[in-house]
Amino acid sequence: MQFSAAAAPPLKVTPASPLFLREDEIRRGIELLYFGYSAMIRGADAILEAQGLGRAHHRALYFIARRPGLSVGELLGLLGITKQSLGRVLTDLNGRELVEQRIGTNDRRQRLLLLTPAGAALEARLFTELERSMASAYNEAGQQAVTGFWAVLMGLVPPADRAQVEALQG
Amino acid sequence: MQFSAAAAPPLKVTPASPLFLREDEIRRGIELLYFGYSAMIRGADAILEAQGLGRAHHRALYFIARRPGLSVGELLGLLGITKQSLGRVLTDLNGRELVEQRIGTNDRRQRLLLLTPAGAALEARLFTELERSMASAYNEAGQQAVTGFWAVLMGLVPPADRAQVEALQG
DNA sequence: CAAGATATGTCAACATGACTGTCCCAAATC
DNA sequence: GATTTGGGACAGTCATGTTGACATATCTTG
Repeated sequence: MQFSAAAAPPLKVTPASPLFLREDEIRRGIELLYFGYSAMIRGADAILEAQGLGRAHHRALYFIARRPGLSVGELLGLLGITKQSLGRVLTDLNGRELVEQRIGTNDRRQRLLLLTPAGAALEARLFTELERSMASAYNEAGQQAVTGFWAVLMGLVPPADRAQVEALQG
Repeated sequence: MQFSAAAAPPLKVTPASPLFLREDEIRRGIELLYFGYSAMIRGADAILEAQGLGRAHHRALYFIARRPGLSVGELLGLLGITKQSLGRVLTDLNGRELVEQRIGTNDRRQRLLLLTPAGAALEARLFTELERSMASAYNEAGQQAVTGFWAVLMGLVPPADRAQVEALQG
Protein backbone atom coordinates (compact mmCIF):
# COMPACT_ATOMS: atom_id res chain seq x y z
CA MET A 1 0.00 0.00 0.00
CA GLN A 2 2.94 2.33 -0.20
CA PHE A 3 2.50 5.25 -2.47
CA SER A 4 5.08 7.34 -4.18
CA ALA A 5 7.60 6.79 -1.42
CA ALA A 6 10.33 4.97 -3.30
CA ALA A 7 8.11 4.63 -6.34
CA ALA A 8 8.81 4.90 -10.03
CA PRO A 9 8.83 8.39 -11.55
CA PRO A 10 5.33 9.70 -12.29
CA LEU A 11 3.79 8.45 -15.49
CA LYS A 12 4.32 11.01 -18.19
CA VAL A 13 1.41 12.22 -20.20
CA THR A 14 1.23 15.24 -22.41
CA PRO A 15 0.16 18.06 -20.12
CA ALA A 16 -3.13 19.85 -20.65
CA SER A 17 -2.80 23.06 -22.57
CA PRO A 18 -2.84 26.02 -20.24
CA LEU A 19 -5.15 28.37 -22.02
CA PHE A 20 -7.49 26.67 -24.40
CA LEU A 21 -9.53 23.58 -24.36
CA ARG A 22 -9.46 22.06 -27.73
CA GLU A 23 -11.82 19.37 -28.82
CA ASP A 24 -9.01 16.85 -28.69
CA GLU A 25 -8.44 17.51 -25.02
CA ILE A 26 -12.08 16.91 -24.28
CA ARG A 27 -12.03 13.75 -26.36
CA ARG A 28 -8.92 12.58 -24.57
CA GLY A 29 -10.72 12.90 -21.25
CA ILE A 30 -13.79 11.09 -22.55
CA GLU A 31 -11.71 8.26 -23.93
CA LEU A 32 -9.46 7.85 -20.92
CA LEU A 33 -12.48 7.86 -18.66
CA TYR A 34 -14.10 5.17 -20.74
CA PHE A 35 -11.04 2.96 -21.05
CA GLY A 36 -9.86 3.56 -17.50
CA TYR A 37 -13.22 2.74 -16.02
CA SER A 38 -13.52 -0.38 -18.15
CA ALA A 39 -10.05 -1.50 -17.20
CA MET A 40 -10.62 -1.02 -13.50
CA ILE A 41 -13.74 -3.13 -13.28
CA ARG A 42 -12.54 -5.82 -15.65
CA GLY A 43 -10.51 -7.57 -12.95
CA ALA A 44 -13.52 -8.25 -10.79
CA ASP A 45 -15.56 -9.77 -13.57
CA ALA A 46 -13.89 -13.16 -13.49
CA ILE A 47 -14.59 -13.55 -9.78
CA LEU A 48 -18.17 -12.49 -10.26
CA GLU A 49 -18.71 -14.85 -13.12
CA ALA A 50 -17.39 -17.77 -11.11
CA GLN A 51 -20.03 -16.98 -8.50
CA GLY A 52 -22.79 -16.56 -11.04
CA LEU A 53 -23.11 -12.91 -10.11
CA GLY A 54 -22.99 -9.78 -12.22
CA ARG A 55 -21.83 -6.23 -11.90
CA ALA A 56 -25.10 -5.14 -10.40
CA HIS A 57 -24.49 -7.51 -7.51
CA HIS A 58 -21.00 -6.16 -7.14
CA ARG A 59 -22.19 -2.58 -6.90
CA ALA A 60 -24.65 -3.49 -4.19
CA LEU A 61 -22.03 -5.43 -2.23
CA TYR A 62 -19.60 -2.56 -2.63
CA PHE A 63 -21.86 0.09 -1.16
CA ILE A 64 -23.12 -2.15 1.62
CA ALA A 65 -19.50 -2.82 2.56
CA ARG A 66 -18.77 0.87 2.40
CA ARG A 67 -21.73 1.92 4.52
CA PRO A 68 -22.86 -1.04 6.57
CA GLY A 69 -26.41 -0.65 7.81
CA LEU A 70 -27.52 1.69 5.05
CA SER A 71 -31.19 1.47 4.13
CA VAL A 72 -32.63 0.17 0.89
CA GLY A 73 -33.66 3.70 -0.03
CA GLU A 74 -30.17 5.05 0.51
CA LEU A 75 -28.72 2.31 -1.67
CA LEU A 76 -31.29 3.10 -4.34
CA GLY A 77 -30.17 6.70 -4.27
CA LEU A 78 -26.53 5.76 -4.69
CA LEU A 79 -27.12 3.33 -7.53
CA GLY A 80 -29.62 5.51 -9.34
CA ILE A 81 -31.74 2.58 -10.47
CA THR A 82 -35.33 1.61 -9.79
CA LYS A 83 -36.62 -0.26 -6.81
CA GLN A 84 -37.57 -3.18 -9.00
CA SER A 85 -34.08 -3.55 -10.44
CA LEU A 86 -32.48 -3.41 -7.05
CA GLY A 87 -35.08 -5.75 -5.61
CA ARG A 88 -33.96 -8.55 -7.86
CA VAL A 89 -30.34 -8.06 -6.89
CA LEU A 90 -31.08 -7.95 -3.17
CA THR A 91 -33.26 -11.04 -3.41
CA ASP A 92 -30.35 -12.86 -5.01
CA LEU A 93 -27.87 -11.66 -2.41
CA ASN A 94 -30.20 -12.57 0.43
CA GLY A 95 -30.84 -16.00 -1.01
CA ARG A 96 -27.11 -16.66 -1.20
CA GLU A 97 -26.71 -15.39 2.33
CA LEU A 98 -24.25 -12.73 1.28
CA VAL A 99 -26.41 -9.92 2.62
CA GLU A 100 -28.77 -9.75 5.55
CA GLN A 101 -31.42 -7.25 6.43
CA ARG A 102 -32.30 -5.87 9.81
CA ILE A 103 -35.32 -3.84 10.71
CA GLY A 104 -34.47 -0.21 11.35
CA THR A 105 -34.27 0.85 14.95
CA ASN A 106 -35.50 4.41 14.53
CA ASP A 107 -37.87 3.63 11.70
CA ARG A 108 -39.15 0.09 11.65
CA ARG A 109 -40.18 0.41 8.00
CA GLN A 110 -36.57 0.51 6.95
CA ARG A 111 -34.50 -2.55 6.09
CA LEU A 112 -30.89 -1.95 6.99
CA LEU A 113 -28.45 -3.83 4.81
CA LEU A 114 -25.42 -5.67 6.15
CA LEU A 115 -22.95 -8.14 4.72
CA THR A 116 -22.81 -11.60 6.20
CA PRO A 117 -19.31 -12.99 6.84
CA ALA A 118 -19.50 -14.75 3.47
CA GLY A 119 -20.62 -11.50 1.83
CA ALA A 120 -17.81 -9.58 3.48
CA ALA A 121 -15.31 -12.17 2.28
CA LEU A 122 -16.54 -11.95 -1.27
CA GLU A 123 -16.58 -8.18 -1.24
CA ALA A 124 -13.03 -8.19 0.07
CA ARG A 125 -11.89 -10.36 -2.80
CA LEU A 126 -13.60 -8.09 -5.29
CA PHE A 127 -12.20 -5.00 -3.64
CA THR A 128 -8.70 -6.44 -3.80
CA GLU A 129 -9.03 -6.64 -7.56
CA LEU A 130 -10.10 -3.02 -7.89
CA GLU A 131 -7.46 -1.96 -5.42
CA ARG A 132 -4.70 -3.66 -7.32
CA SER A 133 -5.60 -1.71 -10.41
CA MET A 134 -6.20 1.60 -8.66
CA ALA A 135 -3.15 1.43 -6.40
CA SER A 136 -0.93 0.69 -9.36
CA ALA A 137 -2.35 3.65 -11.26
CA TYR A 138 -1.94 5.97 -8.25
CA ASN A 139 1.58 4.83 -7.79
CA GLU A 140 2.50 5.22 -11.39
CA ALA A 141 0.94 8.66 -11.70
CA GLY A 142 2.13 10.12 -8.41
CA GLN A 143 0.41 11.80 -5.52
CA GLN A 144 -0.24 15.13 -7.15
CA ALA A 145 -1.87 13.46 -10.11
CA VAL A 146 -4.22 11.63 -7.77
CA THR A 147 -5.42 14.89 -6.31
CA GLY A 148 -6.11 16.19 -9.81
CA PHE A 149 -7.83 12.95 -10.72
CA TRP A 150 -10.20 13.38 -7.81
CA ALA A 151 -10.83 17.03 -8.57
CA VAL A 152 -11.80 16.51 -12.20
CA LEU A 153 -14.04 13.58 -11.37
CA MET A 154 -15.77 15.52 -8.63
CA GLY A 155 -16.23 18.32 -11.14
CA LEU A 156 -18.10 15.93 -13.40
CA VAL A 157 -20.60 15.15 -10.67
CA PRO A 158 -23.48 17.64 -10.67
CA PRO A 159 -23.15 19.91 -7.63
CA ALA A 160 -26.44 18.67 -6.22
CA ASP A 161 -25.06 15.13 -6.06
CA ARG A 162 -21.68 15.93 -4.60
CA ALA A 163 -22.75 15.82 -0.99
CA GLN A 164 -23.88 12.23 -1.45
CA VAL A 165 -20.49 11.25 -2.84
CA GLU A 166 -18.64 13.07 -0.09
CA ALA A 167 -20.83 11.40 2.51
CA LEU A 168 -19.34 8.04 1.55
CA GLN A 169 -15.92 9.19 2.75
CA GLY A 170 -14.64 8.75 6.26
CA MET B 1 -13.89 26.63 -24.66
CA GLN B 2 -11.66 28.77 -22.50
CA PHE B 3 -9.89 26.96 -19.78
CA SER B 4 -8.57 28.30 -16.57
CA ALA B 5 -7.83 31.67 -18.10
CA ALA B 6 -10.15 33.89 -16.09
CA ALA B 7 -11.81 30.87 -14.53
CA ALA B 8 -13.00 30.16 -11.02
CA PRO B 9 -10.38 28.97 -8.53
CA PRO B 10 -9.61 25.25 -8.84
CA LEU B 11 -12.11 22.96 -7.17
CA LYS B 12 -10.81 22.01 -3.77
CA VAL B 13 -10.63 18.40 -2.80
CA THR B 14 -8.75 16.89 0.08
CA PRO B 15 -5.29 16.14 -1.32
CA ALA B 16 -4.03 12.60 -1.56
CA SER B 17 -1.85 11.59 1.34
CA PRO B 18 1.79 11.76 0.36
CA LEU B 19 3.12 8.52 1.76
CA PHE B 20 0.50 5.92 2.28
CA LEU B 21 -2.40 4.67 0.34
CA ARG B 22 -5.14 3.87 2.70
CA GLU B 23 -8.15 1.87 1.75
CA ASP B 24 -10.26 4.99 1.89
CA GLU B 25 -8.17 6.65 -0.77
CA ILE B 26 -8.59 3.70 -3.06
CA ARG B 27 -12.32 3.66 -2.38
CA ARG B 28 -12.53 7.35 -3.06
CA GLY B 29 -11.00 6.80 -6.48
CA ILE B 30 -13.32 3.91 -7.23
CA GLU B 31 -16.36 5.89 -6.22
CA LEU B 32 -15.43 9.08 -8.02
CA LEU B 33 -14.67 7.11 -11.13
CA TYR B 34 -18.05 5.43 -10.94
CA PHE B 35 -20.04 8.58 -10.23
CA GLY B 36 -18.03 10.77 -12.57
CA TYR B 37 -18.36 8.37 -15.48
CA SER B 38 -22.07 7.96 -14.85
CA ALA B 39 -22.56 11.70 -14.67
CA MET B 40 -20.68 12.36 -17.88
CA ILE B 41 -22.67 10.00 -20.04
CA ARG B 42 -26.04 10.82 -18.49
CA GLY B 43 -26.46 13.95 -20.59
CA ALA B 44 -26.37 12.07 -23.88
CA ASP B 45 -28.96 9.54 -22.87
CA ALA B 46 -31.95 11.78 -23.45
CA ILE B 47 -30.85 12.53 -27.01
CA LEU B 48 -30.25 8.87 -27.67
CA GLU B 49 -33.59 7.85 -26.29
CA ALA B 50 -35.39 10.36 -28.49
CA GLN B 51 -33.74 8.68 -31.49
CA GLY B 52 -34.51 5.18 -30.29
CA LEU B 53 -30.82 4.48 -29.94
CA GLY B 54 -28.81 3.22 -26.99
CA ARG B 55 -25.38 3.67 -25.55
CA ALA B 56 -23.94 0.97 -27.75
CA HIS B 57 -24.89 3.03 -30.78
CA HIS B 58 -23.33 6.08 -29.22
CA ARG B 59 -20.02 4.36 -28.61
CA ALA B 60 -19.88 3.21 -32.22
CA LEU B 61 -20.75 6.68 -33.53
CA TYR B 62 -18.17 8.20 -31.23
CA PHE B 63 -15.27 6.11 -32.43
CA ILE B 64 -16.27 6.35 -36.07
CA ALA B 65 -16.32 10.13 -35.68
CA ARG B 66 -12.96 10.01 -33.97
CA ARG B 67 -11.30 7.80 -36.55
CA PRO B 68 -13.25 8.06 -39.79
CA GLY B 69 -12.56 5.15 -42.08
CA LEU B 70 -11.59 2.70 -39.38
CA SER B 71 -12.35 -0.92 -40.13
CA VAL B 72 -14.92 -3.09 -38.41
CA GLY B 73 -12.13 -5.05 -36.81
CA GLU B 74 -10.49 -1.95 -35.40
CA LEU B 75 -13.79 -0.81 -33.95
CA LEU B 76 -14.27 -4.24 -32.41
CA GLY B 77 -10.89 -3.91 -30.77
CA LEU B 78 -11.74 -0.53 -29.29
CA LEU B 79 -15.13 -1.55 -27.98
CA GLY B 80 -13.98 -4.90 -26.66
CA ILE B 81 -17.21 -6.66 -27.58
CA THR B 82 -18.00 -9.53 -29.90
CA LYS B 83 -18.57 -9.36 -33.60
CA GLN B 84 -22.18 -10.40 -33.13
CA SER B 85 -22.91 -7.63 -30.65
CA LEU B 86 -21.36 -5.00 -32.85
CA GLY B 87 -23.05 -6.41 -35.93
CA ARG B 88 -26.49 -5.56 -34.62
CA VAL B 89 -25.45 -2.02 -33.82
CA LEU B 90 -23.87 -1.45 -37.21
CA THR B 91 -26.89 -2.90 -38.96
CA ASP B 92 -29.06 -0.41 -37.10
CA LEU B 93 -26.80 2.51 -37.90
CA ASN B 94 -26.59 1.53 -41.55
CA GLY B 95 -30.35 1.15 -41.78
CA ARG B 96 -30.86 4.62 -40.37
CA GLU B 97 -28.25 5.96 -42.76
CA LEU B 98 -26.12 7.32 -39.96
CA VAL B 99 -23.12 5.24 -40.96
CA GLU B 100 -21.91 4.07 -44.33
CA GLN B 101 -19.39 1.44 -45.26
CA ARG B 102 -16.82 1.51 -47.99
CA ILE B 103 -14.76 -1.36 -49.25
CA GLY B 104 -11.15 -1.13 -48.14
CA THR B 105 -8.68 0.05 -50.70
CA ASN B 106 -5.69 -2.00 -49.59
CA ASP B 107 -7.69 -4.97 -48.42
CA ARG B 108 -11.00 -5.38 -50.16
CA ARG B 109 -12.30 -7.64 -47.38
CA GLN B 110 -12.41 -4.72 -45.00
CA ARG B 111 -15.43 -2.49 -44.54
CA LEU B 112 -14.32 1.02 -43.65
CA LEU B 113 -16.78 2.89 -41.49
CA LEU B 114 -17.77 6.51 -42.07
CA LEU B 115 -20.48 8.78 -40.74
CA THR B 116 -23.05 10.13 -43.16
CA PRO B 117 -23.88 13.83 -42.80
CA ALA B 118 -26.85 12.85 -40.62
CA GLY B 119 -24.61 10.60 -38.55
CA ALA B 120 -22.05 13.35 -38.14
CA ALA B 121 -24.77 15.76 -37.04
CA LEU B 122 -26.07 13.35 -34.43
CA GLU B 123 -22.61 12.56 -33.15
CA ALA B 124 -21.91 16.28 -32.87
CA ARG B 125 -25.01 16.78 -30.73
CA LEU B 126 -24.01 13.88 -28.50
CA PHE B 127 -20.46 15.12 -28.27
CA THR B 128 -21.67 18.56 -27.24
CA GLU B 129 -23.38 16.99 -24.25
CA LEU B 130 -20.25 15.18 -23.12
CA GLU B 131 -18.17 18.24 -23.81
CA ARG B 132 -20.35 20.46 -21.67
CA SER B 133 -19.83 18.16 -18.73
CA MET B 134 -16.14 17.57 -19.30
CA ALA B 135 -15.25 21.19 -20.06
CA SER B 136 -17.00 22.34 -16.92
CA ALA B 137 -15.10 19.79 -14.85
CA TYR B 138 -11.77 20.75 -16.43
CA ASN B 139 -12.47 24.36 -15.81
CA GLU B 140 -13.49 23.87 -12.24
CA ALA B 141 -10.54 21.65 -11.42
CA GLY B 142 -7.83 23.58 -13.23
CA GLN B 143 -5.20 22.69 -15.77
CA GLN B 144 -2.85 20.88 -13.48
CA ALA B 145 -5.64 18.67 -12.21
CA VAL B 146 -6.49 17.70 -15.77
CA THR B 147 -2.97 16.47 -16.34
CA GLY B 148 -3.22 14.35 -13.21
CA PHE B 149 -6.63 13.11 -14.25
CA TRP B 150 -5.18 11.86 -17.52
CA ALA B 151 -2.18 10.30 -15.86
CA VAL B 152 -4.15 8.25 -13.34
CA LEU B 153 -6.60 7.06 -15.96
CA MET B 154 -3.81 6.05 -18.28
CA GLY B 155 -2.28 4.20 -15.37
CA LEU B 156 -5.46 2.19 -15.03
CA VAL B 157 -5.19 1.00 -18.60
CA PRO B 158 -3.07 -2.15 -18.88
CA PRO B 159 0.25 -1.24 -20.53
CA ALA B 160 -0.48 -3.52 -23.46
CA ASP B 161 -3.61 -1.51 -24.27
CA ARG B 162 -2.13 1.94 -23.92
CA ALA B 163 -0.85 2.23 -27.44
CA GLN B 164 -4.37 1.73 -28.73
CA VAL B 165 -5.66 4.57 -26.56
CA GLU B 166 -2.80 6.85 -27.52
CA ALA B 167 -3.40 6.08 -31.17
CA LEU B 168 -6.78 7.78 -30.94
CA GLN B 169 -5.10 11.09 -30.21
CA GLY B 170 -4.17 13.62 -32.82
C1' DC C 1 -57.51 8.45 16.45
C1' DA C 2 -58.06 8.86 11.49
C1' DA C 3 -55.84 10.11 7.29
C1' DG C 4 -52.15 10.51 4.57
C1' DA C 5 -47.30 9.97 3.50
C1' DT C 6 -43.30 6.97 3.39
C1' DA C 7 -40.28 2.63 3.00
C1' DT C 8 -40.29 -1.51 1.13
C1' DG C 9 -41.67 -5.55 -1.48
C1' DT C 10 -43.76 -7.88 -5.44
C1' DC C 11 -46.00 -9.10 -9.95
C1' DA C 12 -46.12 -8.75 -14.97
C1' DA C 13 -44.29 -7.22 -19.21
C1' DC C 14 -40.70 -5.35 -21.87
C1' DA C 15 -36.05 -3.24 -23.98
C1' DT C 16 -31.19 -3.18 -24.41
C1' DG C 17 -26.94 -4.94 -24.99
C1' DA C 18 -24.02 -8.21 -23.92
C1' DC C 19 -22.93 -13.43 -24.65
C1' DT C 20 -22.15 -18.33 -27.14
C1' DG C 21 -22.13 -21.31 -31.02
C1' DT C 22 -22.48 -22.23 -35.70
C1' DC C 23 -22.22 -21.45 -40.46
C1' DC C 24 -21.09 -18.83 -44.70
C1' DC C 25 -18.72 -15.94 -48.18
C1' DA C 26 -15.08 -13.29 -50.26
C1' DA C 27 -10.55 -11.93 -50.37
C1' DA C 28 -5.80 -12.30 -49.02
C1' DT C 29 -1.85 -15.08 -48.15
C1' DC C 30 1.09 -19.09 -48.07
C1' DG D 1 -4.82 -24.96 -54.35
C1' DA D 2 -5.22 -24.70 -49.36
C1' DT D 3 -5.48 -21.98 -45.41
C1' DT D 4 -6.24 -17.81 -42.98
C1' DT D 5 -8.53 -13.55 -42.30
C1' DG D 6 -12.35 -9.92 -42.37
C1' DG D 7 -16.87 -9.61 -42.21
C1' DG D 8 -21.85 -10.99 -42.01
C1' DA D 9 -25.88 -13.78 -40.41
C1' DC D 10 -28.99 -16.83 -37.56
C1' DA D 11 -30.62 -18.71 -33.22
C1' DG D 12 -30.83 -18.74 -28.55
C1' DT D 13 -29.60 -17.03 -23.80
C1' DC D 14 -28.57 -13.97 -19.91
C1' DA D 15 -28.03 -9.74 -17.06
C1' DT D 16 -29.73 -5.55 -16.11
C1' DG D 17 -32.26 -1.96 -16.74
C1' DT D 18 -37.27 0.03 -17.54
C1' DT D 19 -42.72 1.15 -16.44
C1' DG D 20 -46.93 0.50 -14.11
C1' DA D 21 -49.79 -1.31 -10.68
C1' DC D 22 -50.61 -2.87 -6.25
C1' DA D 23 -49.86 -4.56 -1.15
C1' DT D 24 -48.29 -3.90 3.58
C1' DA D 25 -46.34 -2.01 7.47
C1' DT D 26 -45.12 1.98 9.76
C1' DC D 27 -44.53 6.80 10.69
C1' DT D 28 -46.38 11.49 10.87
C1' DT D 29 -49.73 14.88 11.21
C1' DG D 30 -54.27 17.26 11.75
